[in-house]
Amino acid sequence: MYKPVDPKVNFPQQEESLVQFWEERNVFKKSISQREGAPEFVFYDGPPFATGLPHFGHFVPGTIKDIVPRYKTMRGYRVERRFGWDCHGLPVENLIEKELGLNSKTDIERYGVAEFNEACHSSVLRYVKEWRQIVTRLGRWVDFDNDYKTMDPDYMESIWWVIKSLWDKGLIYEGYYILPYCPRCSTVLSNHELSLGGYKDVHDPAISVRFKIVGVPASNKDPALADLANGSTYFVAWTTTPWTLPSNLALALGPDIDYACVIDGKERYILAESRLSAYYKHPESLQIAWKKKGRELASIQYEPLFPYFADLSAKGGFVTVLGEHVTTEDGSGIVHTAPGFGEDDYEVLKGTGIPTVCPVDAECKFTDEVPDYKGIFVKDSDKAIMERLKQEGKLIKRDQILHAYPHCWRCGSPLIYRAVSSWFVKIEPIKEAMLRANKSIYWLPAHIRDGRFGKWLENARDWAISRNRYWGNPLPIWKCDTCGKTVCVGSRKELAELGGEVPEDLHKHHIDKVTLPCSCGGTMHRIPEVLDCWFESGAMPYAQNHYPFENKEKFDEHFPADFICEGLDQTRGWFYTLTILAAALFDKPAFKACVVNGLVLAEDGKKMSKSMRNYTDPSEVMDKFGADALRLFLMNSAVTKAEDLCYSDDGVKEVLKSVIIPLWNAYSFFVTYANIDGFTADSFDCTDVENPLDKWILSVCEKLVADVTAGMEAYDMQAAIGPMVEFVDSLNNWYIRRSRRRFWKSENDADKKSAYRTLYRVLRRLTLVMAPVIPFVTETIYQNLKLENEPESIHLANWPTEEPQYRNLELERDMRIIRQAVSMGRALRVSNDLKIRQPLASVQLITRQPDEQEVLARMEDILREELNVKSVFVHEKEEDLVEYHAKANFRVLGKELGSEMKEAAAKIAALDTSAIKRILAGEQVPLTLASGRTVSLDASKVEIVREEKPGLKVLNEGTLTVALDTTITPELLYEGYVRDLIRGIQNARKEAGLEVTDRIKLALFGDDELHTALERFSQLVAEETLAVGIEWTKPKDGITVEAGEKSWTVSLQKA
RNA sequence: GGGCCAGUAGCUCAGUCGGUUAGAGCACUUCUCUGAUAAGGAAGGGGUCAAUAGUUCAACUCUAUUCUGGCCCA
Repeated sequence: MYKPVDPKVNFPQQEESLVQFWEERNVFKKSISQREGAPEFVFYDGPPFATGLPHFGHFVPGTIKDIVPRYKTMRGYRVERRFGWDCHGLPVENLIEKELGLNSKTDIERYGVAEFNEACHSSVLRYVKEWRQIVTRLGRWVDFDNDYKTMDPDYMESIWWVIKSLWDKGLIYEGYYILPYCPRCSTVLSNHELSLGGYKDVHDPAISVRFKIVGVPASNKDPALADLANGSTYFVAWTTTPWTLPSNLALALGPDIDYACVIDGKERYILAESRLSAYYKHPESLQIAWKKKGRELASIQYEPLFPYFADLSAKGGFVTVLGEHVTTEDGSGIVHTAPGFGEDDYEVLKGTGIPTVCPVDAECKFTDEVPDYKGIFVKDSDKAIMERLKQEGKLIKRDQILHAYPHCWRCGSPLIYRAVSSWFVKIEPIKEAMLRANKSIYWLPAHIRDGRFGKWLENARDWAISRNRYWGNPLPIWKCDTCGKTVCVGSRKELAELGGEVPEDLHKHHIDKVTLPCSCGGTMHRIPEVLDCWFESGAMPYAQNHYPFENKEKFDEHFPADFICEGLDQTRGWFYTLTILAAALFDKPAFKACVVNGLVLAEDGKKMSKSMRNYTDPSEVMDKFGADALRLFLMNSAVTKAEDLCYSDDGVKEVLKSVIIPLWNAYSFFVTYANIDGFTADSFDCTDVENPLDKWILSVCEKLVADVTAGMEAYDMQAAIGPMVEFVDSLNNWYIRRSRRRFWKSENDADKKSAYRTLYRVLRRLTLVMAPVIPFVTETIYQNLKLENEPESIHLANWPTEEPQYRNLELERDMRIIRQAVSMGRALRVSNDLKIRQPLASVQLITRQPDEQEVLARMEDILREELNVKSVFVHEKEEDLVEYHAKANFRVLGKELGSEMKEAAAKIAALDTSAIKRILAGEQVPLTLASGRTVSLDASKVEIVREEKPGLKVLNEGTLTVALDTTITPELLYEGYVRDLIRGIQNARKEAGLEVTDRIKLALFGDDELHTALERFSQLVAEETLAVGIEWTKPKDGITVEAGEKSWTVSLQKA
């Protein structure tokens, strides 16, 4: 006896109690411990911030990260799943700043770094409880107890090891980053902050300055350039920031830009040919000494404008360089280059040996390096500098420009782009390893590999890993105040060995107190920067296990990951940082397979936004429809393959209605009738069943198992779920509907038992393959249906493998034919206005295909019942019923005929019936084209299309034609009346709330014809309605049942 | 500004190697069926396949350009 099933189940409630059930029985832990010693399936979880609540964006990867490990567990792997928390970084700092009312780095320092960091520390895990609750409610099994946190000292120490390893490989260097900087707030602004403040149109000076040429490289043998250093030849360069001119170290030319040397009185000026008109009124009448491409003018030395850095010419400064960023839209086509104040400037000089100078202080006032302007705010020095250049005869043009310039979002000051000291990881030496690693990764969708991710890798630039912030893992690099020597520390032990006292907490406010003695006798202080938090998540494979200080073997077994899954936004985030570090440290990928999911948008196609309230809170969705429904909805969409998904409640309702409820109904049907009949399953074996319907669903069920397995193996949720949806439909709307009578009133006990055993097996296998996707409802079903010796949870069970002995491909195809014939028969009935309840004498099924004929004949009883006809005739005489038309098979003939295709198609369409019949009979029919070419047509080159002859009550589709005998004899008419009556009685039974097994007594009345009908078919009425007595009297309180034009009066009572 | 993805019915999406009436589900209309079902069945309406140009005998499909949306980067 199975536990009775409530067909009106409350799924969300049921799910809540299952969460508890799993908790109480430790099922999750058992699912791992029972695989002790089994092969590992390695999964890495990308750490989120716990500073906000989980939202739909977390649900999609979260669900995939649950499904795949559940599946792999069922397949026999041991799958550890540790949750991780991202604890450091700007998101946290920003939040705390807001809460403490701090507005800038100056504010934080005034408030106290120690206090600030402690505030971050205490609130970074604020929503951990809520996360755990919501993730668990979603049905995701993940270990929150044994989680990792990027701020744990052990985690932080592993990061030190990673940095030290990169350091030892020579991959870490100190350089500069040119960043927008607010002189008033004395702070760097992030990209995000840049967009907050917005650009304002402002007027700035735009000046052109001449630079005297003093030398041509010896390697340049161009005779035209021989006299360039004659003291009267100049480059003309352009800038909108005169204050950067004292820091000028180079001039950039575009390699493919044409430059002209203009003879202007005693002097000669070099500038872009296309810019001449900006400098001369009549460029056409100019005297041009020569024209050269930029690339021919590289490495030419010029005289520094100012004396401040003149000695840097020894280091290669004050020369022309080539840069792709140079354009001829503005200015002279030659760009003044000050690497300390422009990103392009910096990039173009990188690696040339020319140093970066940035002679300004925290408030962007000139330092003593520029004594003439010392203490003056850079922008305020523009006028004085221009005046001086003018007096020295170096300023040749002075304009104003109106352009969009960024401003600080806090104070509105115009921002200064300036060099900020920064630490980098070199990418070039490891790029090959990264590309190689990427090639071996299985991406879903596949285009990510060579598309978004691959392209990003190819164009990767050095990774800036330091941040001038506070709440992060401090870079373990110490620098000597005296000699400038640096040392990178790879562990706590190493720090102690170097003479430092190791604090318990490794955060900035503690570790910065640690100083080390330098070999020069000086003192080493830690550099002030903390790490980019992306570095920490990218180092998670090592740091989560405190590698290499502990768990060495464990790490070897758990690297790289077999599988990870995150959103599309992580291509430049986690996927990237994982890949860099794994390639640099081990020359391996960090993960073998990566499922990339898309973004969940609101129903209106916009971003989900709390302030706009354009979406339903996920917890509410689970309370209303259940986690299974939400999971299935999300997983059965392309959001699992990096495409966007518009979330809608209706979509969730839809999967509930089309999949979960039908599944539940199939289960409830089984339990209801099994209990009535006292059936209890004791095995899954159905090899001996004979009923074709049973054999069919058993076969389709194995196909389901095979298809879902293939989908799961490819990590393709949609591919795995599609077959489930289809199977649930076939099970309900064909197998169970067709078998209903076998369950509830079969005289043949063996057949009935076969139906029960079949349905049992199929339900069990279906729920097994659905268990990873919808873990709740499948568990409920399992709990009721499981055999005695089976595990206590479906999630501890093994994954089914396809059992080929049940597959029967012919039968699967046959059933398709039958279903098509039924569908056509029903359409015919409707078009002839013959209700399905009216029995008809016969249906004719006409096809020339021998296999179709055989199938239709063999399954004739299905057709008889479905179409409510007395007999079924199958034959092949279709000429009387259909007309033949011929259509060219374009795919086949097109390849053969090419441009003659059109003509052939027309001629084929015009073929007469006799020719078509010859093709049907298997003959070759020649067709001659205008070119004289002849093709011989056969069934492969021509498609024969059948069409019903007009006026006949037949229907054709493909090779099958169906005709109904529409004559209704009195006998059939009577039976029709009775069928109407039976339906009326059944409805009445239902309305009276009778159990399906209750017996009834009937009182019936109607006209004489109905009386006759009843007399003929009273047996049928009694059987169908479980009536133990039928009386022909006019009942007092009877209901009326329509039967065509007539009506029955019916009254029933429980016997 | 650059890279990637997407644009097909009112909505959500399929559409194979380019091959001739462009499909499914939901929704809608009409009819029907029903003692497991919140269902099932039949018919119907609904399309400039984002746009333009090109390649081809043939383009939703391939190429180029443009437009729109999204993500990331600058």
